[in-house]
Amino acid sequence: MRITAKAKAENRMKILREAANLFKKHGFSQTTTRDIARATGIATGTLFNYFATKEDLVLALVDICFKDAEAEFQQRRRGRETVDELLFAHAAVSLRHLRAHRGYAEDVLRTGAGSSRKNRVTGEAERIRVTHLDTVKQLIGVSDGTSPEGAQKLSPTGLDLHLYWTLFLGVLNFWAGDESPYQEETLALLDQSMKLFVESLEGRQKSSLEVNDGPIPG
Amino acid sequence: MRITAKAKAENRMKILREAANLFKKHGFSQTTTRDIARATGIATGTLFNYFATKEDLVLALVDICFKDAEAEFQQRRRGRETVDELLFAHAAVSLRHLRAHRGYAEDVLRTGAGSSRKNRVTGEAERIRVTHLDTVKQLIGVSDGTSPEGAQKLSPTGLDLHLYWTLFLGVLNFWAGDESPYQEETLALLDQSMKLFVESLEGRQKSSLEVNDGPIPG
DNA sequence: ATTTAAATGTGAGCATGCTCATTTTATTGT
DNA sequence: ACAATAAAATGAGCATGCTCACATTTAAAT
Repeated sequence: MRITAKAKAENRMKILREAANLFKKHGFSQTTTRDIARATGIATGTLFNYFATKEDLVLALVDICFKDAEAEFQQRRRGRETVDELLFAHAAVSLRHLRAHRGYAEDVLRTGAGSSRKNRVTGEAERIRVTHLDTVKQLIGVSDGTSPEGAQKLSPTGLDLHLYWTLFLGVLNFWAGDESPYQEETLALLDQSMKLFVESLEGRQKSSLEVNDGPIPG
Repeated sequence: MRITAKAKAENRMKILREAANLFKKHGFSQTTTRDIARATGIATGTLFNYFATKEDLVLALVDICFKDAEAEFQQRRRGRETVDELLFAHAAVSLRHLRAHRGYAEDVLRTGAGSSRKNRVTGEAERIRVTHLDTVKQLIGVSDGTSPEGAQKLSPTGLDLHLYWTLFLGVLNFWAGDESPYQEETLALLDQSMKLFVESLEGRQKSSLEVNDGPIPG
């Protein structure tokens, strides 16, 4: 059982490695699941024992990058003081860790995490989003549900977090097409975006309108 | 020749009508191109003489909405004074005209304007975006290329327009899932977003960094 | 009218993401 | 060892967006 589990994990890694190579070489949409299976040395059907959809496969790669980025960020966050410094650093580290996949990112973003048949939705993208936003919440100063003591902190509403994610996606989109050697343009946009977000947060601090998060049924 | 052209236009309209109905009834991804062809009374292949991709078909519907919205907006824009009032009105009218398609908008956005095979990219989405942004540019005060005389106007850089489109897409995404009776939540977000955008514009007026639009090759 | 050429319609067929009944392999029980 | 059972692998096959060689219709020319 132990050995099998380990073998499974190794298979998974091998699939991810081969897929990443093919994606880098030929792009996301030009690489078929059959290609990936063949490169890995397994049958097409087996591939889907490891990843529910082709989209989940890329998202697994993305997830690894985000996790690594998160770890590095937590190690180096000391020294950053202001909220927008923290947010900038957090996002910038993520981008850096994603860099190996930038070549086909546009391709992935364009197919929009979109599958073809039967509208399979696995929620992987959602999970990544929520994880990222959880960290953002903490950086802003509100750790999910607990009330902060003393110092005045910024409390992001659901709309605020939606705005954050929108801005982050905008940066990602730009980044995907930013061919400048170190994506300096993207970093400029990121800086602008994060500052804007914090300004928006601070601006609504006083006139706090209490807008709900989820949609109202009816 | 005249008659034929008219017939073609009518066929096109019929396809659009049937497609819209099916999309509303069953969603975008659950409606097959075969379904649409059958409902219209044409062969599957014929459908693709009118629209290059299934995506183009929805975008044609979207395009109609945007055009109608544009017309209505131009008629009623008098009275709106500030830039953010104009931008808000412009976007809000567009949303209202899109309303009939809101039920499956999430579906469309999720498949991200993403095709499956061979990565067909027709540029329809791009055209819609550019058209919309052109109007935005004018509303801000810069009519493509001509230098304004006298009064100080806001000049959006490429990055600014990227930011605008990002925010607009964010609003669209929220709107797609906003079940409140008249999408009031969406309008609140839109208001916030447009104000934020204008603030961002005004903020950068003085320290004008001259950031280029397109990516730098190399 | 008849011929001709261009435009349009047609549906079998392809590529591909994904499924599932079947086969193969690994683990457990005796 | 061997049988029994659970887990994993397999690849033929399905659904669907789209293509393309051919058929049909239409418009123009004579």
